[in-house]
Amino acid sequence: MNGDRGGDTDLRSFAVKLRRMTAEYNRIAHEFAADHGLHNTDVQALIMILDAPSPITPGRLREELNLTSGAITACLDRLERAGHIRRVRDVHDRRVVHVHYLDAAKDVAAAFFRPLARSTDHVLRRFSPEELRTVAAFLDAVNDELGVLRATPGST
Amino acid sequence: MNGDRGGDTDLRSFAVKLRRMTAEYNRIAHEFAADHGLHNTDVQALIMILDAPSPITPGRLREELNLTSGAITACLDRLERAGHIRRVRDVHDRRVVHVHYLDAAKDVAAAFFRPLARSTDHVLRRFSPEELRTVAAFLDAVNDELGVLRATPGST
DNA sequence: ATAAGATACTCAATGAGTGAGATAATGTAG
DNA sequence: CTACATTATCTCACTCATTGAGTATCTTAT
Repeated sequence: MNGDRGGDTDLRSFAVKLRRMTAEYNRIAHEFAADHGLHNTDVQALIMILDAPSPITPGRLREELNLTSGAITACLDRLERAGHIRRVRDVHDRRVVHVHYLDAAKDVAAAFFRPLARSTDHVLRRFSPEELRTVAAFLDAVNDELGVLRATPGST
Repeated sequence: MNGDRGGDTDLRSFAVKLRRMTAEYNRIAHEFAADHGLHNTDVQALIMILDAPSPITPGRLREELNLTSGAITACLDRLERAGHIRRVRDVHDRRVVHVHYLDAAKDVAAAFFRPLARSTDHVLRRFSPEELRTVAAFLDAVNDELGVLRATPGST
C-alpha cells in the first residue's frame, strides 16, 4: 500500500512467505506421517537422526525437538519397535546411548523426501546459478538469525 | 560432488537449508507455545486465523492444519476460553462459523512475531532490492510447488 | 570410598487428537 | 410443502503421546 516500490519485497511479505512455507512443509510432514502410521514427532525425530553427522543421543534429540526425556524414550521405543532405529550403548561412557538408523528408516525418509526433492528441483531449474547463489546466501542468513534467536533468552 | 560448479547451490544443499529453516522455525514456535501456556496446534491455528484475509471458518482450519473436526473444535474451545478468539455465526448460512480474533490474540501474535520480524529484517538489510526480488520469486515458486504437492494424491 | 553430576529409563496422570455419529441449517426435487 | 441429500459444526468415548517426578546406572572429582 505504501512504501511498496516495484516488487513484493517488503518485510511483511517476506514474513508471510516464510511462514507459509513452513506451514506447507508441516502439513506435508503431518500428512506423510499419518499415511505411514507414524506421528509428527517420529518423523521429526527420524529427520534429525538421519541428518545428524554422527549417531545422535537421546539427550541431544531432547534438546532439538524440545521434548521431555519421557517423550523421547517413548518416541525411540516406537521407532525401534517399528524397525527404523537401533539403540547402541557407548563403549566408553556406558550411560549414553547412540541412535543408529536402519535401512527401514532410510526407506521411509526417501519416500518422504522424494516428492519434496522433485518439487525443489523444479524450482531450482527456473533460476540461474547466480540467482541460486543469492538465494542460498539468503537462506543461510535466515538460518543463522533463527539459530541466534533460539539461543536468546526470550522477551516474554 | 559432481556437477557442483561454483557454489553451494545443488539440490541436496538446498533441501538441507530449507529443512533446517523449517526445523528452526518449528522449534521456536514450540518453545513460544510452551512459554505462553499454548500448544503447537493452538499457535498454528492462531497464525492461520490472523493471516487469513477474511475471518476463517473451522472447516478451512481443518483443511489447513490437517486435523479432524473434533480436534479443531477442541482447539477453538481452548482459544476461545483463553480469550484469543470469538465464534460468530454467519448471518446468511447459519451453519457456518466465522472465527474472529480478539486483541489478546493480536498481542500474543505480536509477541511471537516481533523477534522473528527483527531477525528477518536483519537479513533483508543485507541484500539489494534486486536480490530480494530474486529471493521473493524463489520463495513464491517453492510455495507454489509445495501447494501442488499437497494436492497430489501421494505415492505411498 | 563417597559424593556429586550426568544420562537414560519407568510409570501414573493428563489431555490432545481421532472418528463415528448427532445436530442443525441449506439446497433440491417431486 | 414434504422428503432426501448435502454441508458445517459440534459431541463424546476412546486411544495414546506427552509430562514430570522418581529410579537406575555410570562417570568424575575429592
